Amino acid sequence: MDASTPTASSALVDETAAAIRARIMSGEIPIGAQLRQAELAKTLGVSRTPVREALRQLQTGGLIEVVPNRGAVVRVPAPWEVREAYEVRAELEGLACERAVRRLTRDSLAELRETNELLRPGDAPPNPASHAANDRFHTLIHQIAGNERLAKVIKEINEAFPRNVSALVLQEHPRHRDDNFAEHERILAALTAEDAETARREMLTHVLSAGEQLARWYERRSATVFKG
Amino acid sequence: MDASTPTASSALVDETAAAIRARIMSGEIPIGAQLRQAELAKTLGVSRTPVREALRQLQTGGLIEVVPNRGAVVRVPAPWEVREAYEVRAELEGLACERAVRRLTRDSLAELRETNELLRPGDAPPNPASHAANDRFHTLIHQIAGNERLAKVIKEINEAFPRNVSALVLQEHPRHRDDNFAEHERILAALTAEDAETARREMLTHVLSAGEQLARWYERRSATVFKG
DNA sequence: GATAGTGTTTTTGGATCCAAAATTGGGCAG
DNA sequence: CTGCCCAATTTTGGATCCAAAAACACTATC
Repeated sequence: MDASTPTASSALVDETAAAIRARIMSGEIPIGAQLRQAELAKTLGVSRTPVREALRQLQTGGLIEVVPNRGAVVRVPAPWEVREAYEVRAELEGLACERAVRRLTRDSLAELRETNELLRPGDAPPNPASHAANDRFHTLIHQIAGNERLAKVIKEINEAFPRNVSALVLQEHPRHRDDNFAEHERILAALTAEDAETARREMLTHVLSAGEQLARWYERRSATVFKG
Repeated sequence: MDASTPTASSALVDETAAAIRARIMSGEIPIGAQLRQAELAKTLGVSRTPVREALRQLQTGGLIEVVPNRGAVVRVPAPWEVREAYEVRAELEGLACERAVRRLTRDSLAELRETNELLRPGDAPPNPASHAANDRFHTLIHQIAGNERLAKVIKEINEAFPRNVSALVLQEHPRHRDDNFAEHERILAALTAEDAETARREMLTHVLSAGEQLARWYERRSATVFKG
């Protein structure tokens, strides 16, 4: 599914890492949870060895935190960390737009439009599929931009914060959906007009506001946790 | 030495990873070399287990490549990969400058000036110490910028390419040294004037030209390897 | 002489073992 | 009843073991 995988690596370890990552990203393993090696090993049907190596990979990605003799926990991102990360991401996605303008084809532009149509407000209530379409919109632009390192870095930032899709969808305001769609449309318009500077600026503000939403979600979440 | 270390982690593994990384970055372990686990374990005085986990970390960082049942090799970066990475890095260092302008203090500006004085042409021939000063100039700006994620991403890109300092120093043209110093001076001037836009632009072109140098080094290197 | 096939050796990868550190639970004292 | 300390249990981390895969070398055959 992912053509940008740089190295095939040792099957089991990467599968294990991917499986654990998926569980964390989806919220199945909640933020702050302890990751016991024996338990993971049993669940995934492997021995502790690949689990340990997988945890090491996830640690490097910043998704989990490993403390010396205490094991691994899913990192609890502070809102300011989200804002920092999204400021960086915004810059990079802006660069992607700028590059994309110079490499656009009619087909890729059409694909972008199709993808964004899936996000038009009113078609359906927010759901995991629309989240996927949202991701796809951005990923397409990265592909068009044609800089693998750029795509990789953005992906890495993206995967540093578990987003618990179902919970995010529930708290989503219609207002945010409308804004999101409108922002995408503005980006599309700028790309169509081959106006690199505008495309960059629109993408920058778009990503920053998306980051602000995510940061707020984390703020609300931590408030909720204390109250029960 | 590095206050931004997010997790202390399990001592041995991280020490092992750091040791291997250092050997690769310095050129002691050359580009393209095979990394045999048993050999590394013996050299570093540990068992194979921490070595394996360390290799996994380095793999995630992109410094080495691990193929399924064939082991690990130091990645051989193609020049186009260096150019891609440095285009991203340039953008990020530009952002760092922009942010730095709004957070500068007299002390930090003075420290930047001192550091750059060590790079003034004519003082001494290029050497590892001047390379360190060069790194420091950039790191200081990242610190002033005050965005940990930004610093982390730049560091990560930087550590993806072994630079073999001694070899780089030898091939360095005086011309490059002069340019490098002059570019730093222009950045300093823009920072002093609190001109964010200029600082960003100067840093962008500076990093791009540094990347071009590195890419050319890799080009020359691969040409050399074939001839013997 | 070159090439294909086979047996040996080396090396990786997964599983298991053992010791050390941390958490937990219970008991004892204040 | 509360707090502290010590023992038992759990869990991590490093080392070792074993099987499978790959590299290598040798031989036999065309």
